[in-house]
Formats: sequence, C-alpha cells, structure tokens
Amino acid sequence: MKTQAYHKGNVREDLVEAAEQILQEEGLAALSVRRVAREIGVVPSAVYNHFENREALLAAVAADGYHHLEKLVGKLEGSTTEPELLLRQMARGYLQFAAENPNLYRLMFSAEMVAIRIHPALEQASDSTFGRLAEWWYGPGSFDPKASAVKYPYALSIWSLMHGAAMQMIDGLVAVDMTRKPAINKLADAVVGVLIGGIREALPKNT
Amino acid sequence: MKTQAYHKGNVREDLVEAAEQILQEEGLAALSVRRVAREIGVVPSAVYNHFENREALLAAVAADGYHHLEKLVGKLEGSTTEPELLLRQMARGYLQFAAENPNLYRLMFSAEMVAIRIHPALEQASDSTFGRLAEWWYGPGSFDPKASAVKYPYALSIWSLMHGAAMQMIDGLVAVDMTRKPAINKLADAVVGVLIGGIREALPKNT
DNA sequence: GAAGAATATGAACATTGTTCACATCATGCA
DNA sequence: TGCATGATGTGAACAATGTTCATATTCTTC
Repeated sequence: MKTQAYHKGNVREDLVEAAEQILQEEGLAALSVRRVAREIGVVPSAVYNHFENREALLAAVAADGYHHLEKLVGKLEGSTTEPELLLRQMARGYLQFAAENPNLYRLMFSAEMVAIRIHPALEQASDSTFGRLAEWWYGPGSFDPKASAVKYPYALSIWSLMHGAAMQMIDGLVAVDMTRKPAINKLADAVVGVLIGGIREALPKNT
Repeated sequence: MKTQAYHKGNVREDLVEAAEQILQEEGLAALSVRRVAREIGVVPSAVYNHFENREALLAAVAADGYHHLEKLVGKLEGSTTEPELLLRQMARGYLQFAAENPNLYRLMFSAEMVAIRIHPALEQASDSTFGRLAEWWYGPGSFDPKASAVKYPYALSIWSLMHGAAMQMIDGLVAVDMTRKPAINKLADAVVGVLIGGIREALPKNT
C-alpha cells in the first residue's frame, strides 16, 4: 500500500551528517541513536544496518573530525619551511578548529574514542596529524611513534600543549573570546612561545 | 512487619564511597544511580534524598578527587623552595595521581564536571591546585586568575602540559608503563624539562 | 509520647540502546 | 520477463536507565 514508507538514498552519509549537526548545535548528550534516526526520517533500528552500535556512529563522526584536522595540517605544512613559523601556524589552526567545533573536538579526544584503537581512521589520522609534525622536528624518518615517548619529549610536549590549551579554551577555563580569531591567535602564540623557548634551550646545538 | 527493611547510617558518604569504587574498578559507564544504590543496599529513589541527580553524585566524586590532588600539591609545596625542583616534584605527583586513578582523573576533567562551575569545591580546588603554582611563579599576589590568560602563558602552559601528558599517558597514547613509578617520573621529567627551558628563555631576566 | 522533619520504599513513567521477526526494495540470473 | 536473494527498512518488543511521586517508616525534639 504505502509505497512511500521506505527511505531511499544514502542513509549512512545522512546519519553521519545529521549526527554532526546535532553534536555541533546541541552537544553529545543530545546525540542519541533515536534522535539521529528521527532527524533523517528513518526508524531507529534502521541505523543498525549501517553502524554496529551508537559508538560506531560516534566513531564515524570523530573520524570525520580527524580527517578535517589532518587536511588542515597538511595545508599548513606546505605553506612554509620555517620551523617556528610553521609551528605557530599549526597552533593557530589547531586552536581555531577547536574553537569552531568544541563539541566535535571533545568527542574526538574523549576517552571512548581514544580507546577505540581498532578504528584505522582515528589511529591513522592521529598519527599523521601529530606524528608528521614530530617527525619533521627530529628530522625526516627519525621519528618512531612506537618508541618510548620519553625519548621524544618535544613531540609529547607539542601535543600536550596544544591539547591542553584547546581544552582550557573550550571549557572556558581561560579568558579568551572564542568567537574572535585574533584572541585565539594570541593564545596560540603565547603557548607556542613557551614551547619554542623550551626546545631551543634543550637543543642548543640545533639552529 | 519488616522493621529490617530500612537502611540506616550515613547513606551519603556510603554512596560516594561506592561510586568511587565502581568508577575506579569498572569505569564511568558502569556508574549508574541504580547500581550505586544497589551496592549500598538501598532503593534507587533514596539516592535523590542526598543528591539532586546523577550529575551531582558524580560531582561529589570529582570533588573528592580535587581535594586529594590539592592535598598532594600542598604537601609538595612545603617540601622545597627551589623552583625547578618543586615544579619537577609537582609534575611527578600529578602524573602519578593520574596513573593511579585514571577513571577518576578523566571524570574530574570531563566536560560535564568542568562545566559545573557552580560547585564551589571544584572551582576552589582547581584554582588552588593550579593557581597556587602559577602565583608562586609570578610572585606572591601577582596572579589574577580572572585576568587574560595570554598575559600568563606559563600558568596556562603548566596546566596544559601536565594535563596533556596525563591524558596521553592514561589513554595509552604514549608508551609508558603506568604501573612503574620510575617510568612515570621519567615522563614527568621530560615534560618539565621543556617547560622550564621555555620559561627560562622567555624570562631571561629572572634567575 | 506525640508532632514534624528526614529519609526510605515501591510503583510508575519516559527515554534510551538494542534485537528480532517480518516487509519491502534492488539486483542479477534463468 | 520472472523470480530468488541479499540489502535495507519497519514495527514491536526488551531490559536498563534517570527521575518522580505517593506512601511508609524512622529520627529528632519538645
């Protein structure tokens, strides 16, 4: 009878898209399987034809975020060869991404998402985003992410500083107007200043 | 008839205690209101005589964590007056706390808990823990947490580095054996090395 | 010992993630 | 063309969760 009842098209993409919008506008708590299904006009159980469970859907959203961040880093990498300038630009871009997508950023680095190492997209994007920078720092080919991180305090410190500053910013723990780019840039510059100083001091032979 | 049905004693404390144990042993996902109630032998609705909702219960647990961390910092502060040594000890203690209570640490700095600024315990403990260190760095009385953080990049950087390193460690993103104190200390020393270098470079007049 | 505040109980409700039997669509093969 | 088969949607159901509310019990205080 009702031949109109069925939903056609690319449901999987629509689900991820709807999920991203809900996450952005209403936060993770509002991002339920049923809500996303309702949003694209499909019954809840239909979601499970495309994702094993809610976590898998969230992982897809997070993977999209990593991809976005990766592309951003890739673009910046080609823009300059001057180490300090590059690092500064990275920090600015990174913090701006976090400021524009705070809920997505939190999801990407939430315990649940980080715990899912199975997802190659996450793992790969994460390695690429931070690993590339670290490798560039130590010299091409010299960086082994599987090695003890204590040997690479700068790689660790770069990520720690970026992530820590991003978290403080989006959680309102630091008085920065997230809607103003210059304010974010100032914050990025301040943090990077400490980092660069630290690396310079620790590696006097370099540069 | 059944005069035995009622639960006596300090239910509130028991709830928090049970919640802490569940969090430590089984993670945040297992920490439901009903589960905690069951654990101390009380009906779920009884919880609401002591906490407004689940989040309030979690906040109490987090507040306990902050208190613990605060005490730890306080103890270290009295141990030495040498700035760099103190900072190093702080980092070691901080990372060890995170390593010993990873789930609690994640809860303490989760978006939900950070968002609840209403809770004075959280706010106060957080200010005390990191604010004291920052103030000590800039000189007594010179640090205003309400001022622009860009003016205090070191305070920001200290927290960022500590938090970032802790997160990477407990999420397994860095190859450190969390059960071994020396390994954690090495990690702490590496991170602090960068920080101290950065501050030294940026503030050549000092020290 | 009784009044009233605290606090526990038990039943209920809406919402959630998830499963399952069944219906419908799409596609390739006879 | 017709039909079998796999993919995908539907609708109903289940258990678990947070939360509320009326009721019952205990504790405190005069």
